[in-house]
Amino acid sequence: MTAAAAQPPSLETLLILDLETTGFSPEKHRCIELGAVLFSVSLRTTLSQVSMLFPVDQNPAQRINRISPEASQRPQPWQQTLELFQVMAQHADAAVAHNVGFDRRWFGRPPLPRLTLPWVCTCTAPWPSHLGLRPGRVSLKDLARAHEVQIGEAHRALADCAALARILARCDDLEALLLSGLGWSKPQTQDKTSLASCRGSTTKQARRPRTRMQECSDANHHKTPSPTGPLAGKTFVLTGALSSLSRAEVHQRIEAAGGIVRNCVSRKTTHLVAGFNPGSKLDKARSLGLAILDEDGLLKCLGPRPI
DNA sequence: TGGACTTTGCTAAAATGATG
DNA sequence: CATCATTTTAGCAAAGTCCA
Repeated sequence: MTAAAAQPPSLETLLILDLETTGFSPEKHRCIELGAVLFSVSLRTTLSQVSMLFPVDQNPAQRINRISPEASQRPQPWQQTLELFQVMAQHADAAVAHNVGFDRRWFGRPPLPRLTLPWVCTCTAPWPSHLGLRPGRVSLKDLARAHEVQIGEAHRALADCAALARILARCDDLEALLLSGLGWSKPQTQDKTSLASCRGSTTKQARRPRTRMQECSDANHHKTPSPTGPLAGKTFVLTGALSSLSRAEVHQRIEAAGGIVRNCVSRKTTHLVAGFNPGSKLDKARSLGLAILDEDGLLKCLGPRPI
């Protein structure tokens, strides 16, 4: 896809989704509950919402979602509610879910209809650094806490959707976040792993993030850092998790600044970047007397984000 | 030149934490 | 519980260094 070549899509109305299932496998288990919120991006408000239980005979995940098979079998108009859900989907520009990789596999399998909307994943979206979220997959609980949003009844579909709606409502630059989640972010700031997993690539190869080995290979073989730049001649090793940047992004930005990224501390290393919960590399770096940077220190070295 | 030792970094496996 | 994504760590081989 060449994002720069075409106009980004309009994202005015979102269909925020959440599922509760009886297990992990769409082949072996069933969706027991669907919740959905139709959300206006420009108004930052909920337009309509639905929730329905689907009848199941057993629910091995009852300990998690507290939905008994008996409750799911009580007479209620789930077919009509599901039709309403499909009407809501027709009004939406994109589907938003927390962990798209999980939720989207259930659509197209009865009783859930096929969904043709583009997907945005909130657990891997590039949330602003000031929220202090840990990189990688962010939990809904952490996201809610960072936005001072309370989840009514966790692990119930509509409660999670409603919490997500309130989180999005509090997001200053929601439009940019959504576009980024659809692959329209500026290339330098885009977290490749998170976006690939959300965009619905059909092959496993395309969805799968780069492996550690691939990362090492990149770091040690074919990337030639710029000979100039504020970090020219510096060799960095990362340990622990950074809250505002993914590892891939840190690699990219250090190298863009002329630095080299290695995955092991040695005498050639000049700086160790220690994030949350650092590993033994920190001890080794200390023993070698290397410069140790925290996240703020690294960001100062890197300067402003490239546009 | 060659043996001994140190350093470097690649790789696989394990650990952790997220989802229901 | 199953699965996935991410990160750390240990082990190993290759490369580098030192010295007789």
